[in-house]
Amino acid sequence: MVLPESFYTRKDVLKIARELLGKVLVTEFEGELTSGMIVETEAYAGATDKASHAYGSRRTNRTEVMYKHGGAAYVYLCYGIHHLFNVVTNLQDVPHAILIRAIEPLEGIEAMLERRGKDKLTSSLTAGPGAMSMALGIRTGQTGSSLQGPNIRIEDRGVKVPAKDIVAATRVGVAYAMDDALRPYRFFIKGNKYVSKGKGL
DNA sequence: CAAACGATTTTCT
DNA sequence: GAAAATCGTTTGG
Repeated sequence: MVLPESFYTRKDVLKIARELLGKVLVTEFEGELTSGMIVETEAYAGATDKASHAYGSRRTNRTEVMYKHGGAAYVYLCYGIHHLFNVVTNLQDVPHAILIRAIEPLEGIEAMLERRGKDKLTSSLTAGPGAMSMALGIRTGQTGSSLQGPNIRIEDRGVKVPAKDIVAATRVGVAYAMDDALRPYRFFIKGNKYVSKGKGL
């Protein structure tokens, strides 16, 4: 089933980030359906999190979508090349978001390979936020889109991830955030080869 | 209006 | 393992 809006509007962004593991992210653009199971996420706790674009309740054109209520997509361009896909959570005016860092390819693998310019399936196809977004065809134009379709949705297909297989760790690429960089806001499925390596760990 | 920087990935040594 | 690629957003003048 497609996750209802009530899944996203809860207030504990860390809990939602953990529960997103094992869910399936599905995109459908121009008739091409692609999907993958979420294996790695990172929580960004808005106003109180130095690593978040919305730290200190900063509010700009770019971050505006994070202030919407949960259930919307926040797509942001990083380093001029990479599209990073986030899930907006919590209620209106609370800028919490969860970065989807990696998925395990399920459907539409051929289409994903084509978008990535590859000819065979490797663990690097969707390991890492920029690579994953490209494989799914997500672009900055999808910012603000609903996560209940028609183009993007997240489904619960009954996959249960054992608590012992969920690992909490520090986030990647946020060293500039000083002490907040040490928060264990990153979650991933232990042993899954599609989890990105990042820089640390 | 101009300058600096980044929630990364890829490629070369 | 290290460095480059590359451009929208943000910040300062």
